[in-house]
Amino acid sequence: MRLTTKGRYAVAAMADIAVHFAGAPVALSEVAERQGISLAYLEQLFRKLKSADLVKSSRGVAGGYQLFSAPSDIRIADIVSAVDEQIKTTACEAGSSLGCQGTTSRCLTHDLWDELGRHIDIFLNSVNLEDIIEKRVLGMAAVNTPTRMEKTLMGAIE
Amino acid sequence: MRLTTKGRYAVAAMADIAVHFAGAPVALSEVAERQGISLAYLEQLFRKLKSADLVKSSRGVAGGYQLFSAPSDIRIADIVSAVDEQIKTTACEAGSSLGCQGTTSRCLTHDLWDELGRHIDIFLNSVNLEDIIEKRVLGMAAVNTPTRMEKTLMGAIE
DNA sequence: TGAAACCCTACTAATTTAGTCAACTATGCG
DNA sequence: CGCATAGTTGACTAAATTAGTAGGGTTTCA
Repeated sequence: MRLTTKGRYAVAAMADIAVHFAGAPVALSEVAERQGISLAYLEQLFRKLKSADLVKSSRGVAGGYQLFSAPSDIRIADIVSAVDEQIKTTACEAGSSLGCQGTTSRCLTHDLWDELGRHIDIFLNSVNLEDIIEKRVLGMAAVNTPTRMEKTLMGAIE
Repeated sequence: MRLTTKGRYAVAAMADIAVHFAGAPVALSEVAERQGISLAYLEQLFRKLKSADLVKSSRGVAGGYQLFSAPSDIRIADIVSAVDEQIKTTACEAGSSLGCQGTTSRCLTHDLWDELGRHIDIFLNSVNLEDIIEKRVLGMAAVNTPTRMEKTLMGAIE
């Protein structure tokens, strides 16, 4: 999961549409003005959002975009992964340990970044557009940090 | 907290030193070869790691670097923030809501990225170098995802 | 029929990252 | 001493990525 301003713009725009939807499609020009994002750039983003089935569009004079599903069914992870290209897996950072000798200290860090990635995924999958609109996001960082004993046990398993 | 290959290199190098330390300082040239990172680049990184008091150096023939503290006292977050410059806070992404009207939909997403950042911080602060060496990292992504009811309650508080 | 809106491709400007170069300083050994 | 080793430092550059523009379409509807 990659995190750039592109993803942030996309989430902001989606939230904007969710908030301002009132039966009729919301035009990108409105979103552009409200969110301070250039129209042309937004169009790029929404093309991707559309092919990911996160929004649907209507053309013509009174056209625009609307959410494809209910806000509670659109997870932030969906939005971010729709607009941000997948990060290219460098050397030994791939999901599986291909070409990565587990014994060298180089790959000791492999698990770490894997785990962090999983962490981020879990978070972004646990938040949906409705949470954002209703401001229910704060205080969700209740990570269950293992005790030293638990860490030791986990290490022992491997 | 920013996450680039720079930070990853730094963590890998620190782990390398932790593993290969045997009473005498470890020369960067060794680390460079083992980790496949150019010596000149490593020097850059270690300059920062040193000024953050994460390593200490000895010059001269048998010189090199060693950890400043015990591996269990060096958190990954310390390493990453030592080498990766702080991300410049764009528009309304700052820690506090300066210049950010809480009512516009633009800033609805503010909390989200704040919370994600906190999430990452918590994780990277909960892992230390010893965990990495002992391979105790996997399985730490035990995030406590709130129930819908809990989310609602949290929203209600604000 | 024309204005408003989406659709699409290509290009470019700006920024950031990763890495190099070259010179310098300190240390220890023969 | 003087030389090799190893850290110290600042300046510079090349590659990659991101963010954003330009400029055409095409569809729809009043």
